[in-house]
Amino acid sequence: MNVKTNLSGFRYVDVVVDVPAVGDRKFTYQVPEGSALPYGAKVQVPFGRKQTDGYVAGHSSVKPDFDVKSVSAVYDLRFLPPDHLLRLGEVLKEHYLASTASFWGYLWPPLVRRRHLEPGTGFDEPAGCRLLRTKQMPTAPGSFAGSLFIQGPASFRWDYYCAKIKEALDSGLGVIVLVPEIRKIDAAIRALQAWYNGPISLVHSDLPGAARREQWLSLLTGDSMLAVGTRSAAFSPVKNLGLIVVDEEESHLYKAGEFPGYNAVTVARARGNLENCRVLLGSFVPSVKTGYFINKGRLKPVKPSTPGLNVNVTHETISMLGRKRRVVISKELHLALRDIFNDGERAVLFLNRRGTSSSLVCTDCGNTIMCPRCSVSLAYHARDSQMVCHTCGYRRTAPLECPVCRGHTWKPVGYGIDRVVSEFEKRFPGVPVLQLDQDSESPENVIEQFRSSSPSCLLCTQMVLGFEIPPVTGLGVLSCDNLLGFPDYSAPEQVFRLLMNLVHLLKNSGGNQQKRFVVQTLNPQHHAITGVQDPESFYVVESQNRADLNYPPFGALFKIEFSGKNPDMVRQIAEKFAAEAENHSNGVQVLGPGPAPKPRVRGRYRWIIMLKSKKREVLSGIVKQVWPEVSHSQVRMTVDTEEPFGIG
DNA sequence: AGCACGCCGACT
DNA sequence: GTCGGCGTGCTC
Repeated sequence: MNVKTNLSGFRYVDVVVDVPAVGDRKFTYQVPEGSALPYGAKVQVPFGRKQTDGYVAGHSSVKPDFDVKSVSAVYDLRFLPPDHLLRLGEVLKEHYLASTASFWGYLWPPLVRRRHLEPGTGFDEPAGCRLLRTKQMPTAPGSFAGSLFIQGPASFRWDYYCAKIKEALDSGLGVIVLVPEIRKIDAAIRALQAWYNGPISLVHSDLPGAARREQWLSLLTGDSMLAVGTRSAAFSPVKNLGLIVVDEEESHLYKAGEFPGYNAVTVARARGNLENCRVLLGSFVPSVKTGYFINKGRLKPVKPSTPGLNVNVTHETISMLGRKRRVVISKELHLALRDIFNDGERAVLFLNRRGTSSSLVCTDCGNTIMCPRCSVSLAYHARDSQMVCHTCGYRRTAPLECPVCRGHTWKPVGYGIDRVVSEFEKRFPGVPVLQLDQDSESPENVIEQFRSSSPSCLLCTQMVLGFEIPPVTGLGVLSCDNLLGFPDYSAPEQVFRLLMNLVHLLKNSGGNQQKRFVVQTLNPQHHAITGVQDPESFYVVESQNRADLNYPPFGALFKIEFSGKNPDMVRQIAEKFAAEAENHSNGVQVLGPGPAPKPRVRGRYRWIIMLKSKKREVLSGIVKQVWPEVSHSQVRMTVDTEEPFGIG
């Protein structure tokens, strides 16, 4: 029996439709006589009043007992994902509690052409495309069996990656290389082209649709065996896949923000399992999770550690306890800066807060200017005399008069980077200060100006970590206590990583062999801060803390968010859900419900529940069972089944 | 998500 | 009497 006869026997297909509210239900459509649609085919179908995209997820030959509509169009079958990628989608949709359609959607590039199916007109499907799923495959993202980890600075990691990539390509295997952000692709391409002159396929969301489509096709056909890109490239249809490289595996950018928030590292792991390929992770400051996998022997570290730079950094932790809160630059830091500038050298000051002050408070009545749509105060930006919401972007001019009591004096509360500039200028007149943050118009320009003068000072946020900076002698962290105070179990890890990266930035900038790293903090004994001088100890303490409390990677953690326009309703449903989940108690811990860290965003009220258990299947089971019991049309629920959970 | 159906308040 | 509010439920 040939394929054609096989396909033509089925007049009906089950379609999973790409409509969020419909979940994973299948709908049956008719296929015109003489046409045939393989498993996984992307189709357009009439759904309700509109046309919607969907995917073929089953076949039958008997007419159902309701009126069936017909499939209206089929997308170019040259783009049909291979079996193992369809299976990948199924594994991941289960892992993330999402729909099949949402994950199969990642397997198609944009701008694929579709052709209409007219009744009675058949078409030729590509030879060899199969109708049904062929073989049984794993059901979970799986472990890191056979996977490797390399720790060290970028140049060191890339040397190793290239050796492994060459090995794979030389033996006819395909390779995917993932980097956390688009701007890092250039450097990756340069490293690869130094020794490889075959085709390299770029895969990232900034590429024009047609280009993405062509890259995708050349991977599908095997014309190109090497894909390089950001997180969406984890789905690229590389043939005969032998290796996936994930650089900076700890980056939060691998986790997609919008639902379903898949993590490209998990996707890589799942593919490693399904396609029996190697996964190679690399990092300068590995995540606690990766540390755990290495400890368990599930990830093999390939070389002990970094060849040290010949640079000596002294660490100074300045306790800000018991000092006036208005002190921005402590006496100790001031003296360190003075020495550096007197020697004609450069310094960097780091602060993780934009604007001039976190908020304005009326001195007469205590009123604070709040965002009209979010439950956060508006930050004051003196540069343009604007009040800005750092959550939703809302802007207004700063008020002259208090809307509550008509008072005219405002007190700034908390300091942001703009205020540090004026403080700095008072203390060090004559030393040029450059400012680098999200409000900077041309970051490259700022860095250039910083490079062109010495002494000088760069005042910056996290943004600095993406740049090459000129030689710097000292780096001062003005505060990181706000980060440490986030109600999130991973806050210590994030602060530790931030500080490690800042030390590395300082070390690596070149120049002076004797450098100073100064941290001002209200938590001088915290392991995230002391750990910077002894990284091993950080991993030990943090792992112990998480193990004690069953936090990932020692247990599963789901974040469930309820949102809606009616605050009482949202709260009620969240409470009902929590109570039901508690009832289940299969060794489940229910944390909450409580209002989200930002209880109102864009006019929607938000409540949160965290579910903790040793086994993630227990949590999946609860969500699947409880939500249908308590669901309400005015409340939306979204589940995030994998860390890192964003804050807010 | 859209979009209809359906059942109660104030209007030419 | 009807126009229209948005709560509820369906989409092959």
